[in-house]
Amino acid sequence: MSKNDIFCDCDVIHGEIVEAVREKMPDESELYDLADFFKVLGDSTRARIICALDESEMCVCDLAVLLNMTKSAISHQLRSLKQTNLVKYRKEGKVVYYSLADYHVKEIFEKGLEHIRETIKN
Amino acid sequence: MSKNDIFCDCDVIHGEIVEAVREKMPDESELYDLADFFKVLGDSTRARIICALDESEMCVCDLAVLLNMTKSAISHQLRSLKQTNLVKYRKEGKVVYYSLADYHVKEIFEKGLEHIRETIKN
DNA sequence: ATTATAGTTGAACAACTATTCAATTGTCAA
DNA sequence: TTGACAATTGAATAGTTGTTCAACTATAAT
Repeated sequence: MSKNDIFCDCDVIHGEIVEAVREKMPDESELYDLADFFKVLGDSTRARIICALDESEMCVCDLAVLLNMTKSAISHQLRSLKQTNLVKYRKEGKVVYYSLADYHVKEIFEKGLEHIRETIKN
Repeated sequence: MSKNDIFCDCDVIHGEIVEAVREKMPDESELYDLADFFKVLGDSTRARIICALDESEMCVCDLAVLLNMTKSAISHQLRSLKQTNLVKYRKEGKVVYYSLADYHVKEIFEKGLEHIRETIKN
């Protein structure tokens, strides 16, 4: 076990706590994926898209009108949401309909809103 | 009601759906705060800090050693976490102990992990 | 008082990212 | 086949952000 490695510029103060916590930390890669997941929700445009799709399946044009943005901008963000498995889509002629991919997203979204509303109270 | 406003470069396809969704959307400011909240979780360093503090109260040095980073880098990130009410702190002499501020954070974090683990399966 | 250590802070730099713009694909209708 | 429209894409730009570095504050010990 190393105590004062490459980058850290200080000594351990509570060595036992550090080691105990270290053992309980999830895999590095899992935490990285988790951060990436939250990063996707952490943009107001994407958050609004998710919020809209939580109400109803919608096509790119509808989302563009609703959020008052260009189709291109919406499409770029939908790409991120697709790649991270937050939305799914179905094609019908020229029109592509998007909807939420996962019920977790809805739960996490609602918990987030709760948190916001409660912390603003104080 | 306006149908083809300033920025949008297309026509509405499903006008009724758009209006129905528009009425159910939360306030713009609330969605903005929500996105900011998720943005804070959407960085792997901050995610690791949250994860560590979920196990135990820790000081800056301990976190720096655990995550193998400088005190300064950790302190900067703790500042974000403080400002968004994700962590609280107490001072004891020279040492500042940080801990999670809100039980929501833990729930959201765990739901996020669930989501990650389930979507990776497929 | 002086020294050492925990922590914070501001400026600067590099890396990343959201939107725009222009061009392109794919589908439908005339 | 031609024109119109939904949607996607790549390059470019402007804005944002994480870490580093150096300087600083505050507390404790000698």
